[in-house]
Amino acid sequence: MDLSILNEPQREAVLHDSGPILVLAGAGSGKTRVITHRVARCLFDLGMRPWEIMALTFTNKAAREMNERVEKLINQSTKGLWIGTFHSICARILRYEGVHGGKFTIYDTDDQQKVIKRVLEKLGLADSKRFTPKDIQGRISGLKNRMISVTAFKGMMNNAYDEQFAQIYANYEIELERNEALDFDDIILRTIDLLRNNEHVASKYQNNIRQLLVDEYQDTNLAQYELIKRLTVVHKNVMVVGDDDQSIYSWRGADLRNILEFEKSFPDAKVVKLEENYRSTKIILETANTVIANNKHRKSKTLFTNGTEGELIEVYHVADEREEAREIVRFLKGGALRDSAVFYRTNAQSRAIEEMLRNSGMPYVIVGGTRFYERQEVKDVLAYLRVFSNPSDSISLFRIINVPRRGIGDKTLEKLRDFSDKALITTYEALNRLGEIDLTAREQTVLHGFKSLMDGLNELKATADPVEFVRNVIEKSGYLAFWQQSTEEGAEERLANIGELVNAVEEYVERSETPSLEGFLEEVALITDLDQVKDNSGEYVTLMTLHSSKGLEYERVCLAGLEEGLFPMVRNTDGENELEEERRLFYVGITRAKRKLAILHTEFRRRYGTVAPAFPSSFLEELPEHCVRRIDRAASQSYSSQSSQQKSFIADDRKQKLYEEINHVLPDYESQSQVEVVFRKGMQVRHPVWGIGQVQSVSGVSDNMKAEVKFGSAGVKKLMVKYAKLEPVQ
DNA sequence: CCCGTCGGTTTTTTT
DNA sequence: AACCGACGGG
Repeated sequence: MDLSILNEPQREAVLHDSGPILVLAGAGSGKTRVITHRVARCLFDLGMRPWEIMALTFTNKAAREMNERVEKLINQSTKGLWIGTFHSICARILRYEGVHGGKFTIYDTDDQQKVIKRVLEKLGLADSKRFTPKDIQGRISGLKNRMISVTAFKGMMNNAYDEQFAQIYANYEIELERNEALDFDDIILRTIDLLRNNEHVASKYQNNIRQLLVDEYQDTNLAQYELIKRLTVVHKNVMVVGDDDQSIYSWRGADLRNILEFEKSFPDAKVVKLEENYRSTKIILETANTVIANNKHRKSKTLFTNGTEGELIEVYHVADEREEAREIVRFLKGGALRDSAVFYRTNAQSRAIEEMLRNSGMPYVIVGGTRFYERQEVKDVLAYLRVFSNPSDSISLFRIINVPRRGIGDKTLEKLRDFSDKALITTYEALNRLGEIDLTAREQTVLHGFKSLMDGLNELKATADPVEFVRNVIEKSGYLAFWQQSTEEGAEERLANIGELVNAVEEYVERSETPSLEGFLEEVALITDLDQVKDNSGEYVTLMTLHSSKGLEYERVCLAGLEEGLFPMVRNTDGENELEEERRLFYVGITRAKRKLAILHTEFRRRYGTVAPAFPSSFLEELPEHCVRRIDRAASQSYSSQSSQQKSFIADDRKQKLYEEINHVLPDYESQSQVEVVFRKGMQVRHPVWGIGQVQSVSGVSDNMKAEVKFGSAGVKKLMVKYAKLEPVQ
């Protein structure tokens, strides 16, 4: 094998033939190259068979890319290699090993929340403000990430709230089981269970896998770590590749300790650092290094490049998001659109930029946002299909039982639900026993009508191919007609999306060797984006969130909205870890740029429907001054281009006036006295109880604004500005 | 049961 | 600003 294109550490990693290895791969240091060469080495030099090699990624895009690059390198088909996301590989194993008869449905967060809502209703907690489906879902997922089962959780409860939560958690699990559904976390957990409890199955996989490769190891959670550990107990050949500085998914359970403590958990592990960057200019790299050096929790690592010095980073200060967009357009005109990208912290920010791009006739694509498979009409059709694939899936059944309207109302559904709960049967089974339910004649008729519809289609499912079947479902159910007749705004787009879904089925059937409805549904459940297949070939600029930018690179990059409260966005009070994660996100953004980087921040930003004053991100102070050119295009004088700490209060005061003018409202007494006063770092304030203190930091906006104040008497306190009666001193 | 209206709430990131 | 759920009239 030819390893001459590799640098020394890369080669060292590729040639590490036995035992665990951690490859700490800085941004742009060629980690994919290492993975693909490792695969090639296993195949060609070590005589492994394709199915003895497994490569796990997080996103479908990464899996696809790895597939392509391996294919290119080994110059033969990747068939037989296990390359895929954690979730897709695990789902494949679970189906193959017959979990739920191989016919389980995968619930996304939306489905999960619906289950939780039902559970809350059942437990009479639906109105409790303390339990929102969203929070519960997040908490359950957090526990599952850490492999804490209901039983385990019960052992660590310490208050009444936890006890109620445990109830909800327990019922949630029961409900999923009843529906023969697995949530995302279950897919990993159940695979671990299989490896733990089924010796036969376990040894099959454990003996088979002679090389496991894990991409983006810094994003793994405890469950995924456990999975990796169990898959490799026999051969112990595991190569994990990652960059602790690019860990940006801790909110989803990613545990940095996995990478920081790799050597501890995998004894005799080798560690290789890839520190030569082949992507960016010296200036961009120095900036990135300087910024990330502010993080305490990291394995130290310094990127270097033999590339050119490059141009200074431009930091634009502009009036508002319209001006920001205008500036972005101007910047984009300086190069090829296909080589350019705009990143932002939140999807909502894309709107203003899109608008300006459209006005300027600049073609663009947006990655992410409301995903295709999460659209209402698409989910509706999928719900139909899911019921045919898994009749136990009552969440899907309830979704479509009265869509389009069939005269089946809430009352009727409640009776149906009660009956199935009492009889311990699925809702679908209950439809077969309508006679036993106390229903009015009308209710009988409509439910029976629905059942006949489903029965008829079910027969068709056995004979028709998936495409034919889907066409029939949307027609016979009346769903298509419903949107065709709809006068609702956006109906056309919905119809187009439904058509697009049929296309997707068609495409799937063509591509798949053994097409089935189930296969399609699984693919859809684990897919993130339909569109990311698009390459850099078209002449358009790409817009996306910083999170989705990880792993990509562009000649020219814009980072928009570098403002306190937006980026970094820190919501909890245990701010430090969160701030470090935001900084890593900033680091990811910076290191996407190959040649030119522009960073923007505004003076005012429209958020939550109103214009609010914005303040420069603390990250801007971390940029090395000699790498930066600051350009001030904001009219207001409240921001001198020096450090934000030196801003005068008077200026903020003027800014406040301007803000009020823009919003055309006079602040009422309360807001003037409490909320609207702008507190800044370093400011002296008076608190009615604790007296005089100094503001240490400020986070959040308007009603959510929090200040950390150091009082001589009481120490440091975190205060909600809205409630704490803070007054500026002098 | 259906539909429109009103009011309240939300906005981070994703497999 | 946009979306959702609760509520009440038809």
